Amino acid sequence: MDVKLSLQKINEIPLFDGLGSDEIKEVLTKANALVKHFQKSDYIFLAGDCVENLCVVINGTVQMIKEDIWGEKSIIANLGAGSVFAENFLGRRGDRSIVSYFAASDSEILMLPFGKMMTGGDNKLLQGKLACNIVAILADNNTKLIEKTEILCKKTLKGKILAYLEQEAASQGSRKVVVPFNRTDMANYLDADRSALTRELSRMREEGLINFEKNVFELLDKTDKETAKQ
Amino acid sequence: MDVKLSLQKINEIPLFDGLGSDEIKEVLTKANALVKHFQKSDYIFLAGDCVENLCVVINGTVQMIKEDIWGEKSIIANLGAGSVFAENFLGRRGDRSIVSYFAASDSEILMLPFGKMMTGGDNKLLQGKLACNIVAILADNNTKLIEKTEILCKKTLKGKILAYLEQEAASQGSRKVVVPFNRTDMANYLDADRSALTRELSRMREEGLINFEKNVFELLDKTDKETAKQ
DNA sequence: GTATTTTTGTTGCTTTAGCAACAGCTAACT
DNA sequence: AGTTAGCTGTTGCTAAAGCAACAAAAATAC
Repeated sequence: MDVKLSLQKINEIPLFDGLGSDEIKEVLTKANALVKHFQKSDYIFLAGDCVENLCVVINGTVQMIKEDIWGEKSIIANLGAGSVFAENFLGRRGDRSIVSYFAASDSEILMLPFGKMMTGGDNKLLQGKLACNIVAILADNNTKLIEKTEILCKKTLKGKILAYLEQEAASQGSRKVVVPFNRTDMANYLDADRSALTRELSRMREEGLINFEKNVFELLDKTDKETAKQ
Repeated sequence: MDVKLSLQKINEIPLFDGLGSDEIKEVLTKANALVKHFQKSDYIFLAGDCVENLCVVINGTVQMIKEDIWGEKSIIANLGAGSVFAENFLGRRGDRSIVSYFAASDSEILMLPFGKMMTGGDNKLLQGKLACNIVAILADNNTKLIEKTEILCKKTLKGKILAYLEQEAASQGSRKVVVPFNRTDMANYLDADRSALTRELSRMREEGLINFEKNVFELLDKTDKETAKQ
């Protein structure tokens, strides 16, 4: 992946929406931005790390994860190209990340060391279109987290699965959904046991609720009166 | 609650941190801000409503909730004085709220109709200290939602309870925690069955993990070797 | 092409926790 | 004071789902 292609992609990320190439270059320079490469299964940040970089996925997939002391892994969010992450240091809670960020595939990450830059006197970066974009992106990240809680709040695994597939169907604009996880990770995303997930998926297929092959799922809209409680 | 006291409180909210009284007045005027009163159990917004107001809790307590078609209620977040909510319209996902906001007690809410104001040409509000505050608050709301998912991702009710109490202990700075919920709402916050919660709490008291009386909980740090899996 | 690792499905067992129903207690309203 | 409504704890029953272990299949490495 050469630098030119990266620059091309950097011009297209939502964070720089509406900014000209010159303005983007100015921001990248002022902020001392750099692109880092991570290999599949690398940790980008570990929970507890000091983070002062606004990060953008240029290429690849990053998972926001939390692992507990027993090794139980929870995937909180799955971040594709264009996603902004690790923004929490912009708040007033200090700069220690409470979650880890993990390269689910080989990834290029744009790192913007905005640590003090947001407040820093003369060359203040937080203004104009960029400020708007940052606010919009933070608001959207917020919405995504609320959506995630709407999956996890379901009391049954079946309810979680359906909530998740419905969300994906809505965002992918199709009742046929490509899930960006293998079974193990899908279970970790839904915070369920993998074997229980497989079992429940088969059951739901038997019920005629869904169909699936590997990681492609189809929601079969049962007009059936007996749409049982999820 | 007279207007003067409200103005006093408005000067102290984190959103206006670092702004002078004059600047605050200017923002309130430019944005056509107003304070609305809600009675206990009023809905401030319903899921699906069009929302174009940045809202701040001046007085009282607001719950971010999601109710499904079977009346199952989930409390996503509990918002006290100073909290900013309903900010999701600032993103690019449209202005329909996916959650409801509910007055858990009589409340005064500052409404800032920032709908178009953030982008609006001449009298742009998103700049300077206010912009920084908004970014910081959104980042913190984000952190709070991540913390919430760290409760919900636990596979057992005991794990959820402990994760919740630990979080509250950390934020309240004491192993003695005042929970801002009655049992029913605590169950809805943890997305568990109320009777199961009561049962598990008693069990945990028997185990010597916690102590509690009504909504005051104490975390008893068992140095015990057999700190069982949560 | 073979070997090794990872992923997936399956199943038995056991624990967990949801649900429903009820009774006692508290708080609020008149 | 008396009535009503809401909150809390309790318990039996049952369904859900976690866990462990294994084998087949797929992917990766050598």
